[in-house]
Amino acid sequence: MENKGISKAVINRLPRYYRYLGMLLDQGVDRISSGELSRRMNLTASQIRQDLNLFGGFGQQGYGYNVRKLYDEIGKILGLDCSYSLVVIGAGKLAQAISGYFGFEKRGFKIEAMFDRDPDKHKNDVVGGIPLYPLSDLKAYLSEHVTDIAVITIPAEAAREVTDCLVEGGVRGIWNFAHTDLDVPDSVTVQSVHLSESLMQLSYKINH
Amino acid sequence: MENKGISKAVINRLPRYYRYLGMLLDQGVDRISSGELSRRMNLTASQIRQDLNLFGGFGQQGYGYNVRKLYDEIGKILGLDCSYSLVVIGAGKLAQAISGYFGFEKRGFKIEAMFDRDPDKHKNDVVGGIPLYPLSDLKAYLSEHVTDIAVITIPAEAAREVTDCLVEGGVRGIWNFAHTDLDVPDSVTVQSVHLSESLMQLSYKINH
DNA sequence: TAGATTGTTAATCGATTAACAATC
DNA sequence: TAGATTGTTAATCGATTAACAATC
Repeated sequence: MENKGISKAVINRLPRYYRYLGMLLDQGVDRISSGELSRRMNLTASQIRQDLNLFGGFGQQGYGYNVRKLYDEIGKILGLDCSYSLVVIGAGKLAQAISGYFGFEKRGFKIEAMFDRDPDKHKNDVVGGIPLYPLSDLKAYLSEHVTDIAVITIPAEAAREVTDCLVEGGVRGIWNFAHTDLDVPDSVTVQSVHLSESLMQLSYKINH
Repeated sequence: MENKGISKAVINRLPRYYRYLGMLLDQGVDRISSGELSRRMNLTASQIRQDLNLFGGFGQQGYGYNVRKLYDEIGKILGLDCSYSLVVIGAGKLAQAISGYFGFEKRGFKIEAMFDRDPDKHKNDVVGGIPLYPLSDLKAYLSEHVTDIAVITIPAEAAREVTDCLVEGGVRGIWNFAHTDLDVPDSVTVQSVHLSESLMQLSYKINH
């Protein structure tokens, strides 16, 4: 849980380091230098050394970094050594895509329940055996089940409405796919995935 | 198509400006000052003025900015005054979520076709009347239909394999949801949405 | 040891914020 | 005109890159 003033820019790169180190492990590579990693990841070696050093000396002069050690350590920093209980708000295709993706559960993100305004409509679509409840039961559910993360996949206005209930219910983080910003106290973290903004950025880049 | 050295940081903020200005329009607000906008968006007024000035003087001293004018102009800068033809690679839940979302079509992003390795398996799932073809037909399809953007929703390895075909087929941009980076020439833009990295960032922030 | 490569400081680059004259 | 607010320059802050001594 130590947070030695790690900058936002570094945090954003950590999952990518984690992915590349995982690939190296799969390939049976057990050590790597900042130079070699920089070539693979399209970063400067300098930046990699600067980044990795924030967490203490994982490297060894003249040798490089031990892939396994670094992978495990970054996993710990990212909190992947814990497990998390999740609820998904909404039961549409996006909600199903997320809850049906096995990779999250593998990393400790366990989806325990889905909530939808009109659960009957979707009953037969729900995949993976996750129970689907009416949204009106959310408050009661959260009071009985400690929940770390809520995934919001419903439209903007409904998302803003459900946020207070989630905050009061004690969730620590909200993974927000709605096209809106959410107002939460400092104790709750919002991580937004704004798909339409991403697509607009692509369209900008295509044209310039 | 002018690109007056607008920084990456500004481009990333543009869609958010666009969203807020759209909301203001809906609320019937026809002018706004950088100060008022900064309060709503949680930015500094200084940054807003700096950003908006890159595109020429939309503001007026003592008055502020005309919401409609600014909205339209940012839309143009983002390329939302054009329309784009898209194909979606993959036909799983994520592909269906994207192709079923009407907001993209409204902004000029028209999904023309979906491709999947085994289209029979999904035939009944496909929503919105978008034709689904076998992936083996992709090359032929692209040679007959000018396609601006490909959306990749298949696993990492398959994504890397299909990329060359997309590049040769002349797509200008790839919206990539696979958990991998993609190798493309400079003429093609890749915009990645790495969902698992986003979730890891959330888990980091929850713990620190 | 000699070669390789890190850890770390200093230099550069870029982005944000502050300040205020220009002007509507 | 007086008040408000931009446009724009200068100051600050933060992030990246370069350089090299330390050391395995």
